[in-house]
Amino acid sequence: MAEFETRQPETETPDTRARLLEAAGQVFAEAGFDGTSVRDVCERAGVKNVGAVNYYFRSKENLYEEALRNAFQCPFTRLPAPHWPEGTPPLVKLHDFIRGMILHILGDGVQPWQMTLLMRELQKPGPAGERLVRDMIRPINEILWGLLREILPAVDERRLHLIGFSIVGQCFYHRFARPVIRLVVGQEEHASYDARVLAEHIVNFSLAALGLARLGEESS
Amino acid sequence: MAEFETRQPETETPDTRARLLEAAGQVFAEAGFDGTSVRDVCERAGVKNVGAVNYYFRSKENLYEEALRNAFQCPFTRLPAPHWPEGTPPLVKLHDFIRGMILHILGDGVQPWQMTLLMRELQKPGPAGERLVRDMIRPINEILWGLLREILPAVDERRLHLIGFSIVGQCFYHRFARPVIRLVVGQEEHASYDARVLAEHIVNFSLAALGLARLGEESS
DNA sequence: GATTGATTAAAACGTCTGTTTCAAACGAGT
DNA sequence: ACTCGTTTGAAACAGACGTTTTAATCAATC
Repeated sequence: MAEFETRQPETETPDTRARLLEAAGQVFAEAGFDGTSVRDVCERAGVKNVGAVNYYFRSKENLYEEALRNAFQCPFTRLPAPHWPEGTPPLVKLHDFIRGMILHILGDGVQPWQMTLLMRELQKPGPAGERLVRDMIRPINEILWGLLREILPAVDERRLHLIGFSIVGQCFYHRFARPVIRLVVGQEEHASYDARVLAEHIVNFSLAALGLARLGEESS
Repeated sequence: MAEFETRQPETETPDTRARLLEAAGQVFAEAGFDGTSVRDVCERAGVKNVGAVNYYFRSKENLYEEALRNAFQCPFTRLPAPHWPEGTPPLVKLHDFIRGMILHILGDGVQPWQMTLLMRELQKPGPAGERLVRDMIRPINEILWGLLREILPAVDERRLHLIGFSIVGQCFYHRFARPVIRLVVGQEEHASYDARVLAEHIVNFSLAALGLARLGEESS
């Protein structure tokens, strides 16, 4: 008497390959490459077969690279290239840019594990990470440099780059040093560091540094 | 015929325990906890006996914690708590502080693997990392907040903290995102980012943000 | 219904892991 | 010279690892 097995539709089940890819991203983000076993990935993906990883991807290493690529080809993950109407004051553009970046980094537009995965890879970029930098990180920096060039035409490129890193650095610090910050100011105060609050502060701080505003002014 | 073995004095050989501790710090920094095997550590330490790790330290986990503690009790590793003569203008103190911090983080005062180990641990601090934050990172922040409080007595504590993070963030970004920066501006320009140059820039940027100087001014 | 190719399940593969064990070697004290 | 506690060397342990292999299952073809 054969059992009447209907495929259980637990929560929509795409094909195995896609589930492995998604699970790999999450698990790799949590535990790192070395801290993750292919069995962990399979379990998270709900795949009984441990050999599936080597069937769909050639190796664990390859799975990692594909998972990385998959996590950041998603349009929600890329910082949206802003397009301002003609004649927008560069100061407004800079304001929008900074605000957009930190909201993207700290906000809830991106799955948290995706950013963790990114941070992990950027610490010691492999081949996949280098491609990520050229296709995603560098263009962002170049947009910023373009804006700064409009605002500060007299400043040479090298110093422009340093100013850009000072702005980006403030944003990324709140992501990569999040556990430290929480320990330093206490959990309660850290909970009040909303992405919008931080955005406002960093915009103010940076514009003041460029002599375009006073620290403490409310900006738009 | 027994060989006449004189203990080779390769480069001064302290006791096994100390050599394991030092080697562990380096290897853990390079490959992370999961990427490091106790055999790797023993090899680096020049210890034939794989069981030595479990003999001197109870486990690999324990070795990691002790290596972490060992790496940062070294006085060269701690940021020297600055002591200024009475009546030093707070602006000068702030300048010294920022310059001291970035020289400490990026300069050659600390073994590079020690900073790498610190960065790795701070990303997801374990119990040892939390202690590190309270004993080392938080006091540094509190010194900075003290200076800022002197300079900006009207600003409330929360905003003071944010200003502090903006300053510290600029410094740490150049350490933790070093590979990214190298890829973004090219190897040649990145090679010109001397610690003293970066210090000067960050001091200028931050003081300008606080309205205490103009960006582009040479400071002392 | 048989045949084919793609997918799954399950077991087995060496190899490497952290840890334990046991005996040999050592150094100081009597 | 003998003994003791400490340190080493070398082997062995069970378990986890990435990967391969074999057979079973499935869906679609003719």
